Amino acid sequence: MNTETYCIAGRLRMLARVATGLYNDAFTGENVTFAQAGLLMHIFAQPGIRQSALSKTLQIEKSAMSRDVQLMYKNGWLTDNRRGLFLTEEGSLLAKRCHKIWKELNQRVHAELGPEAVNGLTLLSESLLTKLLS
Amino acid sequence: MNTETYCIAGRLRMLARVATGLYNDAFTGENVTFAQAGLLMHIFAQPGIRQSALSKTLQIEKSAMSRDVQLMYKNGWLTDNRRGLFLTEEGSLLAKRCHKIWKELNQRVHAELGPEAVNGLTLLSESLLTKLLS
DNA sequence: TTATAAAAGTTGTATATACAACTTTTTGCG
DNA sequence: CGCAAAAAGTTGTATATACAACTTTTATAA
Repeated sequence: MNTETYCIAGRLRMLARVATGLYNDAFTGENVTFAQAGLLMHIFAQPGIRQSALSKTLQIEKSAMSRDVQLMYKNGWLTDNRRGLFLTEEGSLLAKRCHKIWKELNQRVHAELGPEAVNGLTLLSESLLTKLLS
Repeated sequence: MNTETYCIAGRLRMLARVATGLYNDAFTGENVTFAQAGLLMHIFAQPGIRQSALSKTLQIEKSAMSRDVQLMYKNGWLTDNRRGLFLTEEGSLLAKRCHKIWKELNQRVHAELGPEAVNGLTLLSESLLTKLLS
């Protein structure tokens, strides 16, 4: 691969599509997408976290986050009328089940990719986030 | 980062969002998204390519590709009534301008990330595509 | 304490994406 | 050739995402 043909953004987008498909498959039994499962797990780990904080951490635009959260609320996973995000009992139980699924899958993926590839992602990640993040 | 907190798919999705934003910015002057610019450049490089081929190469689902192509057609960038995808004159000129923008940006990004990070992406990419692509 | 600036969140609009189900086109074979 | 199977492409429906403009909430300074 040379500079001419190797597009950083294009490659990252493709890998994200592939990984998303793989992780989505793991959650079909729970009827959640990986994106939703991820948010559930974040809120489970940090109850009361604000949309703005998740937005910054995950680099998701605030309006996109707003809609993700609205959907989770509609699904009965979030409580109402509170400053910050809190899971309902149902949301909490689902988050725990998702975490179990995620942990097993993610460990398997780490193992299959191998330490070099995983380390490659770490290197890229650090470089990209420190140097290119406005 | 340890296995517990380091989600491969989550990280890839975040990096893809960041990179997409960066590349999108470069194309606002041409009023195209990076995704559209990428397709334009692929079709410019391979006139007559089929949706199915792009779909496989880029790992984009065929229905998503169908809609991307419809949009490009509506924008006047694709000819009609032909087997395979062909750019109109307008599409072709736009593709050339996009390629110039892309080349400069992508070189700058390669330089800013540094060879280690770029190589990290290559390693990850090869591992992920060979081992996890169904 | 209150006016206002800043931050957070929402809504309108549009693209990007996927899955399932369906239609159309292509291809192989008898 | 002409049919049947496979491949390609489309459409319905839903989520994920972004930008711009707007509203609401929060924080700060006089």
